[in-house]
Amino acid sequence: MLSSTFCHIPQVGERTEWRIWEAGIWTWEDALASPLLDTLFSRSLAFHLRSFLERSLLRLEEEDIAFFGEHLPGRELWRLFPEFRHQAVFLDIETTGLNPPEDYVTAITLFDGYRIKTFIHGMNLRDFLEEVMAYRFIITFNGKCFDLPFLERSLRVRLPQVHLDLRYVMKSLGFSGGLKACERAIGIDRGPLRGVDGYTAVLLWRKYQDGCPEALETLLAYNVADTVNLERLMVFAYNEKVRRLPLSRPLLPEPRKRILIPYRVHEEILDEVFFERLRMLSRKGEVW
DNA sequence: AATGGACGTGCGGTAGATCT
DNA sequence: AGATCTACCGCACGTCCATT
Repeated sequence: MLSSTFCHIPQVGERTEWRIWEAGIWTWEDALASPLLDTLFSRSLAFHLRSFLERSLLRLEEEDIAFFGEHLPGRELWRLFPEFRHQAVFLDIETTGLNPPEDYVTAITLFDGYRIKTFIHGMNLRDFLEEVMAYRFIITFNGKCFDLPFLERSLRVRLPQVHLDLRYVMKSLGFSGGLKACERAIGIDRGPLRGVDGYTAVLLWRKYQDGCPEALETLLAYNVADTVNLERLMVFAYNEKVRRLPLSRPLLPEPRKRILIPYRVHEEILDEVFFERLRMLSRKGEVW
């Protein structure tokens, strides 16, 4: 898909890109070879397009994702996924609440399609920065508004990777209502983690701090599930985006591999947390 | 409840096309 | 060549929304 992309060229927006495609120019190679380009555009613009495409070919060969990250409009970053999948990592964090700096990161999961790595406050959280720097492409859900600003603020760094936020891709496809709603819409079942949300993760952390190690394991299982599911969401979003373009490009196969989650969900702990939450809610009700 | 980025809308500027 | 018209990129502003 990337080598059918033209909207990363300055002076080319959505309409111009569609005009190029509709003229039968589907790839960079087409554009470089086709005399059609000269009938569509002025001599100087055609020259500009060709020289930028020569550059693009070179940068793709060098696997320079930063180049495309800079030039692609944010809403089209999804096009990078197949070509840069090997440099991509899915990321999700859990915290003690929504407001840094009072709140802090409790757990982070990285998943690169093969390996899962978790980082836990008070244990190995410090290793996170070095690990994440091994990747040049970060994929999240709502990470633009939450995960990355939160991390950058608490670690006092700026993460230089190209960052794709699936929230807006899904929204553009007509799916909204959060990660769980998107998962349900595309048929992902969370099993024993059904009904668990970010606030549950906050309560699980508190319970862990009160001396319950099973609460931490359940929290990690939740964090990992969120992260691993991002890959299926990404593949779905990519394919759906490609389907809606006026040119036929190969789709990605659904990830079929079974991901072994190294943590167990302790359902009795979840029940306790749900029950406590219910009690808190009803107590609030009495006040009113 | 706070955060902060994306998106839609509308506007201005510019390049190219068309006409005389 | 000059005047006018058209297309559309890119920016600013206000609104929306998902995260723990």
